[in-house]
Amino acid sequence: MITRMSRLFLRTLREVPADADVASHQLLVRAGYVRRAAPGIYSWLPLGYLVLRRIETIVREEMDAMGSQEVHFPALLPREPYEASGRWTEYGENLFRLKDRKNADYLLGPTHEEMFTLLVKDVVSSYKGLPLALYQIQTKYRDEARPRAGILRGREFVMKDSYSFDVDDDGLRRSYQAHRDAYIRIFDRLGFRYVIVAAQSGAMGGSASEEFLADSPIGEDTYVRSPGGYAANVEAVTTPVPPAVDASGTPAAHVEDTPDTPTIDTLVAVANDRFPRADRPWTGADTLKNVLVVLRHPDGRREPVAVGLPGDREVDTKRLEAAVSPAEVEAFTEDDFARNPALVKGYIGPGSLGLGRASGIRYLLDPRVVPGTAWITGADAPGRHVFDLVAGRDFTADGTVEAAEVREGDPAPDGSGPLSLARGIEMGHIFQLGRKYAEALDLKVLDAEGKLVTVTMGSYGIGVSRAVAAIAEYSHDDRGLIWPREVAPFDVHLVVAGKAPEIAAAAEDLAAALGVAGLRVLLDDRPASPGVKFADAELLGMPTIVVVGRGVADGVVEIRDRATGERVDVSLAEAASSVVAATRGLPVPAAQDAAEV
RNA sequence: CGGGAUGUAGCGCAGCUUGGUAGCGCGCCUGCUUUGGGAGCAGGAUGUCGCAGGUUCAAAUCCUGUCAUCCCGACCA
Repeated sequence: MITRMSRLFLRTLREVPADADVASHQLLVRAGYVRRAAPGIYSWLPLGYLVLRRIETIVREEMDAMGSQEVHFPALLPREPYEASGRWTEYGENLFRLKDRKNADYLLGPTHEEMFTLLVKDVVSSYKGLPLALYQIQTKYRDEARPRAGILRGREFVMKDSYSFDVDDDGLRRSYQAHRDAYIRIFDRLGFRYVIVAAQSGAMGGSASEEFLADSPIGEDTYVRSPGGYAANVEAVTTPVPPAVDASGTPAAHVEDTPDTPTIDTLVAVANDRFPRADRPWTGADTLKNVLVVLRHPDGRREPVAVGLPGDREVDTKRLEAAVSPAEVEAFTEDDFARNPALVKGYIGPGSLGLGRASGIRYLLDPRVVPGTAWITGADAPGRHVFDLVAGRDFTADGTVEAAEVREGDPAPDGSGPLSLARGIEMGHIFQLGRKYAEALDLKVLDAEGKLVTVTMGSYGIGVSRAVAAIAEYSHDDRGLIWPREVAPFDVHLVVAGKAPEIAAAAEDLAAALGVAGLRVLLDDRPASPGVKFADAELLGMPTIVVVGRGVADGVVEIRDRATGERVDVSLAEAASSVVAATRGLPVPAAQDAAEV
């Protein structure tokens, strides 16, 4: 197939669009792959749509190969199924809602668990119909509070979502593993540098869950890795619990005056000034900070909760929210303080916290606060703190919670050493949903004994349109895009450099031969100057660039590798086979008499 | 929703402080020249200056309001 640039619907931009600040966004717009239509909503132009479809093809091939079957649901959905699952309200502001002329509620699907579940309920009534895996590639809608980075995080996006249906947990584990294997093949083919990390299942509900993160500093997800191979999203990191400490040598707790110390910094300063310790100075890590938040439960109930953690750490709201899901975390307001006189702002301590104590507020501790550890913490009186307050001996809590921030160098849960932090773009997410949706929507089948059993489900997503941006993000240079061969819109970008008739003729002949050989050829037959064409070729990013120009006089054409920058002159007579070899990544011998470039 | 910034030609920007009826670069159109790294010369087209109101003889410019967009934080493929 040959596409002529003189006819291609394309305009490249020399300057960087003002609204784009990540490389993939800038390049995809400059190279004419996509255009912004509205915030977080993009139109796909011919080149961009080719890339999108090639990625879809890879996803389809691997999903089909693992035995999943493709279906296609509407994007415009009725309210009822989402009402039944509770997500009409749970999904909150991110749901695009609309009404029809009869004033009935509709939504633009953010994800399709309900529809798949109901479809299977309609069709399958026996265990003999299971296991089953279905998928779709569908446009999804989420009214993101803040779309960003162009196509990477839009309000409309293309996602492959699939779902598995099994009668029992073993079946679910097998389905999960099969999807995991398929995902590995897909991301390998897409050429991603990625890592599979343990994840929280988040708003979807469910248990076991892993994310496929493309390694990228602009990624929105932070994950950790250990020397021993443990990898997890920070939200899912579990803190290794240190052994209990022998506190027999710790003096009894004593309350001290610490005026004007409402913050950890001021407290540490005063402690070192007025109550210096012999061996080493006090630090934030010696203090126990008690942070108040409010949990908003799905039923609308507001529950105040206190989190106790070492004073040198902040609460990571994402981690806390993951830990208390499906509840959401809200700020503890002045009104909340006013309603609970037992709380002395700035000097809150374990003495008042806990279900059985003055405040009646549930008190959860960081896992590091093990029995025997001694702390400086609030004495529940203005300007006063208690020293040598020992966990287990002097106070207890209602449980533990993973809410503290994870830091570079923290000990890994697998005991293999310090954790390192990195950022990634979430490209895929697989998880074992379990029976949440099957129960909500009453998806049951008869088992071999003739008993009704609730089906257990898995849910598996890939961000297809996001993949276009993610690939662009890690595969480009300062001149433009560099597409991996598996997803490039064309195999070869053939530049006609020169106006001589024999050059044009040689280029046409070569393009025709490459087309016959089955390559997708982008032929730059525009009357522009060579400089313009070279710059565009590099911006557009086809993996192989062929230059037919002044070399024709010597019987050679030039083949360039976009990724490596390597250039080799090959003889015109063998140009077609040489280019075919180059597009397959094979070595291309230079023409014997080719002049050095 | 909190914080910051910006709205002027298809794109990128200047002009605003000190009001006088809009300009530069790229792109686009015509002609000639040019053709291996974003060409040259000549000519040309393109704007309700985000919107609404106000001040003024006069507003892109000053005032008020409003809308939108982008960036940083709380959410997610």
